[in-house]
Amino acid sequence: MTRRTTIVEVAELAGVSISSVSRVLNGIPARKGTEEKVRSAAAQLGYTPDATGRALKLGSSLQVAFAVDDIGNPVYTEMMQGVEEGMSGSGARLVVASTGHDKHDLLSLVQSLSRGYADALVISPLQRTPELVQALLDAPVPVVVIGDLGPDVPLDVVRTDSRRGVVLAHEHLVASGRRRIAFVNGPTDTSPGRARLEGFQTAVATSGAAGPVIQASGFTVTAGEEAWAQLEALGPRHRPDAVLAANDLLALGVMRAALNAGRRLPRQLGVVGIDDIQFARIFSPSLTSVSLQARERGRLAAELLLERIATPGTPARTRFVAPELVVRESSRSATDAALGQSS
Amino acid sequence: MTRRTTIVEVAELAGVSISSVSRVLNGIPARKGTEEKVRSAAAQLGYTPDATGRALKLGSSLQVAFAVDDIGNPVYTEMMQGVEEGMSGSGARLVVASTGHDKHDLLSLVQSLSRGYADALVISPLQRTPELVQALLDAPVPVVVIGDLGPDVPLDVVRTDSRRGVVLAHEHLVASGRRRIAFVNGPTDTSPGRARLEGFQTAVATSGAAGPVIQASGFTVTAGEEAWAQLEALGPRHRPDAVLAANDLLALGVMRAALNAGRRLPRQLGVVGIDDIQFARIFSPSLTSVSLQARERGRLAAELLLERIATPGTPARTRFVAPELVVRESSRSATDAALGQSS
DNA sequence: TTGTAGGCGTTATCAT
DNA sequence: ATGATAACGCCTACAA
Repeated sequence: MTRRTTIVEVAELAGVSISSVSRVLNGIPARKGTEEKVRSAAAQLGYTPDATGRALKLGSSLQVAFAVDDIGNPVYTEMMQGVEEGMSGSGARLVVASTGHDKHDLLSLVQSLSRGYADALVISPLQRTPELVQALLDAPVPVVVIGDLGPDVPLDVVRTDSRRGVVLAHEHLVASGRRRIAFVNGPTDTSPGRARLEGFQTAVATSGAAGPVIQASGFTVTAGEEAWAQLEALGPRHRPDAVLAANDLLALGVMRAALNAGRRLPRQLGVVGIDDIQFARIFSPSLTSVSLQARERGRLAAELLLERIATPGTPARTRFVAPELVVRESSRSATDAALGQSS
Repeated sequence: MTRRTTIVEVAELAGVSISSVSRVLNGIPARKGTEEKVRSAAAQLGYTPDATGRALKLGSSLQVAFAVDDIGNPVYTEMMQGVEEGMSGSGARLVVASTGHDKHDLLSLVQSLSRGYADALVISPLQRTPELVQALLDAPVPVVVIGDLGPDVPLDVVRTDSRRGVVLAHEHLVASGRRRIAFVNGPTDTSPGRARLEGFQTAVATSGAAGPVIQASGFTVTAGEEAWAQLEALGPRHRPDAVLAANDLLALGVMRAALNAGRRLPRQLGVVGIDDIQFARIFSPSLTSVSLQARERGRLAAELLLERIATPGTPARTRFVAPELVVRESSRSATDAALGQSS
């Protein structure tokens, strides 16, 4: 750790004014000798301009913030990679802020981030509170929301239809001969939790292949394992022949626990997840999942952001991404295999 | 997106001076009427102090940066969670900067991040270049490195011994009766790549159970799948009876590809990874892995950081974390099962 | 081409 | 208790 070096010291060492230093370092032409002196002095002192002073003066930080509730979920990592991809070449750096397991406020995060540290904000909140929406509207920088924001909020949004995603999954399970389909949901005080439950109810109302509904303690693998324990406790006569999980981590947890309990997958138990994270394909049996196109959503968000920066003042827009069922091994029944069904 | 509100406007609306606004908002006692006026004006305008101006004045951003090459690798997410855990209660926010797949410079990232946007830096670099080391030494904020930094660099470091980790894995495979052990490494122009290769060579020199060495194109699942293809191409007579992979993503890729090719795991092929990411336990067969304690290393890094901030000027310290073999299904042979071997 | 000076938004010192 | 004012480090008219 070295002392802070400022432009003044560089100027003194080089024997020129601070303006000359600033100019040279920003690529504005100067006399050759001056340029030389400045560069050598800067190098000697290991000088890098202070980002704070620069941002204060310029009113821009060259940073875009990506804020999520739990970067521990791979789906958000993929989304982030999409954002990164969409922003590449824009000259801005992406910084990620996650509330992680500590339930810090996404709210205060948004506020301070958008007041200085970032020129724009991409956020994918699990919970949509009125305060959060207000903070987003009050933010002095462009904001793009990935997720459900409710109607008539004048903000750029990238959304998908996870209700429909659940229905797709359910229809698929029914079509592969499953009759007693349990739904393992995450917390219903979240937007995805509510939407996916609605989707399940809709699907059941149509086809009737209902099973127990479990609300797990989170959207995590561990929560999925616990959920299976509850299902197992129902006893052999009431156990489901398929599980529809509200996301892939839950699905993976259910599969692991069911495997541990000696169940045969997919013969005795079909499993379908949602999100289609990259591990879904890798797992054995590979996990059937409904892709909500996280990466593409991230990419679209970045696109909206760049367009808004280029032409501010345009009305808020919504980009829609359709869910897509990806059939893999975890949901094949004997019947499926015979039919050679694929996505 | 709303216009920027400054302290001046709040002061005007409240009918007080900017000093009073600043004081009230920073919790310094004021007359009740003043406090009231300021708070109501601030609320009405939705005012949040500008982080840039504040950081410039205070010389501190209340942010700690965590920089890694690829946040897409779950091991870094876990490390990040450790850092977060270790910092909780410090009042600082953690921001993550990842170069992702774009090979932006970790170097320039370090420089600008440490010059204003962060009060401290935790970094876990894949490659250790002289320039990076110099930039780290020149950083005007405390820096903690997780990884290998070479000898005699006066920086706080959290390290582990991944050579030893590889040796542990190899010994385990030999002990479970594997004779032809392939090594699937990541790029050797990285510190982990080099260290793990050395570990493998050491282990082979001791026990002799050598197999082909493959250098995959990255530390990723896909690279692991490709690596298995190469192994498969060797033909039945030269195929290994075990794979030691340089990290878990490679190992998972190898397993997936081998399963696709119809291999029986672990009977025909034992697999061991390194890192012990959370998915290692979940996968089926569950993956034997050497834990490098990513989370704990993150926690220790945060600890070092907080101590250095509390008492600057103390000599650089190194924290060491020992690798630990975690035996699971992927490496059990018939013999193992009979012996009831566990970790 | 170069230097002087002002100001970005904030906090803190110093009068009042 | 409150207000005027000087920094923090930088960039950029504007003047020389």
